[in-house]
Amino acid sequence: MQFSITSMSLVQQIRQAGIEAVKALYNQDIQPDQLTVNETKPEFDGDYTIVMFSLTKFTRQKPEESGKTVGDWLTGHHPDIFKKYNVVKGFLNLSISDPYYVSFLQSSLTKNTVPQVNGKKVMVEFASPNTNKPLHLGHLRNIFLGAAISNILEANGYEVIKANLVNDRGIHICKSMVAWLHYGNDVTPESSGIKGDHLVGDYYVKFNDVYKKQMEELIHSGKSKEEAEKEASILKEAQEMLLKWEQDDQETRKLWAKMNGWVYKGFEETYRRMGVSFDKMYYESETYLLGKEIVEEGLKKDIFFKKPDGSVWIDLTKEGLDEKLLLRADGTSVYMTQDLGTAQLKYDDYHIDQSIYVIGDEQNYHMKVLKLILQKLGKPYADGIEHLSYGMVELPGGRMKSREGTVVDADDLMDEMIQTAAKHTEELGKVKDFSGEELEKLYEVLGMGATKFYLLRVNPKRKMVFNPEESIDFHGFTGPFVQYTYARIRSILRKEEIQTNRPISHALLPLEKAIIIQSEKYEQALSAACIEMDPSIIANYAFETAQIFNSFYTEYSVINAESDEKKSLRLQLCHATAMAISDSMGLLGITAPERM
RNA sequence: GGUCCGGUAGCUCAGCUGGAUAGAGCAUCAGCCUUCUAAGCUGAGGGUCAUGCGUUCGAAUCGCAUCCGGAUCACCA
Repeated sequence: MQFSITSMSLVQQIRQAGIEAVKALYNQDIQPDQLTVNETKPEFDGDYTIVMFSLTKFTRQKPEESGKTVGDWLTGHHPDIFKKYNVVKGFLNLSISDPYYVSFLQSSLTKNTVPQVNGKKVMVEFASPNTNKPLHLGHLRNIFLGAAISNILEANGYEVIKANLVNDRGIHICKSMVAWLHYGNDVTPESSGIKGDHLVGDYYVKFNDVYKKQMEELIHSGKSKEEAEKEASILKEAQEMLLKWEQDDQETRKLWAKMNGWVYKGFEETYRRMGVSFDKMYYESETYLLGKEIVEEGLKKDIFFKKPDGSVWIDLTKEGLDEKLLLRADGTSVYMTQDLGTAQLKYDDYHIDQSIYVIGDEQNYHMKVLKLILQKLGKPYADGIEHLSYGMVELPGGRMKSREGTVVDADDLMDEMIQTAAKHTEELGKVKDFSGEELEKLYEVLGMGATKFYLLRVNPKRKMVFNPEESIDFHGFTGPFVQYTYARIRSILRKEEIQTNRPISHALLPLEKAIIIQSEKYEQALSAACIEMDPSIIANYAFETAQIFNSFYTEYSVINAESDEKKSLRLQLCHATAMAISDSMGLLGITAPERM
């Protein structure tokens, strides 16, 4: 059987050949997952290793013997792929032929990189901010994750709809509104020069200050803490305002629309700087009443039940969960009611095959229940619901606490990272010929690259520590390191023309081979990142690619290579690496600069 | 208490569909810029993979138990 170079990864091809060998030699049919193929450890001779231990039941030979037998067969029947082999204990170490590597490299350079569409439509919901305060570090992780996974899905052939469900109503925004009415003196973003989301956030803080003071006074006058919490007049005002809002009081609605408008303008500016955009905005003020029909439906189907007080529940004790409230006794919605409705709305709007929610892991239980309920209702979209759950971002001192003022503001952080990028760039002085505009652009690319990489390099489900000192380090496992590698390559490629198909007959050096193997692993990383919903796989891949290239770069010269042939080969290696880096960084929403 | 997630080098993290002597980055120490960008490279030290038992030719990886940390189990969102 001839292998098509573009359709299978090297490992897959080796595995396939191994299966063939077992069939031919032992007349046994084995499945791909029964054959372990690893990269050979550097201390042994070879490139890839087939582990023979698990095959003893098929070969009825000692691993060492069957290793030899299979090794002979492979080198005999596929001399184009397998150059030689050796067997150590039960490990069959295979050396891949250099021409085979070179053909891999050259075909990858001319390959068309447009993803093959798979016809599936997926919605990714992320960001989902409240409108009472500006975005913070936690939102950054959420948004970068959402944007990255959207890119990854697209690169895997999905049609992606990026959605943002804005929590624009509720008691929290009323708090900002009340405080602004009392203490704002009609201040606006324009009159104060303060970004809209920050201005509204300031009044949310003001509300809490006043609330706290009023509570203290009440406690001082003899009330209990619980009483004080409920009776503080400013809280009552906020509650009244929420009520008025729900009764569609025009004045309240006007103020609400005005202040939310400020916030949206501020958010848009932040999104723009992050380089993210959304295809669809949902607003809770428009969706919070949805879901009641679904509750009716569930009652009719006897999947939900009504308690004597009129409240509606679902019993999930058989599934090992609890009873879950779906509608209050007074007929008003709870969070879950809305989410049921929104899930339906998303499906009605786009007929999506999958719906991914980028939400923190504190809502794991909620998301599990949401999916389960929709499954029980037999909704066609239920199985497609996926929770991309991520852990909290903590500071070295522990969790961010607004009361202690340790919340890291998104805008501030991005500013700092960009300033740091500027500082480093100036110190190094490599781009002194850049115009002011070009410099601004570069600082932004580097600062944002550092920030995104720092937040995306960790497996999402893990909670992570944001160390401010570490994050502004641009060395090592960082975005700028990878970006720098790209700039180095581009510097070479600007100087030399590249021929993509020049025949290469000389033996590959280990580092040359390593580059080909690494660039060949891109597809694997891309698909793993999609399946696992984990952009950190891509970040790690990009870093390893850069690492390998830098070792090669210091060891060998490209432009002054030993021969024209080597020069040609190395230019191709540069090109392949540049593509792997810019593609993988692109998936993370990071630009790789031409120079830095 | 139930459920879920995590515990790998001083710190931050990879590795987890079982494979050879467990890897990076930071930090520490020692080297490398008259040659393609030193935001780089090379090397050294640093580990009871939380603990115990089990499955296996083989366990950081799988199973059970225990300990530690976190989240969640609201007529909150």
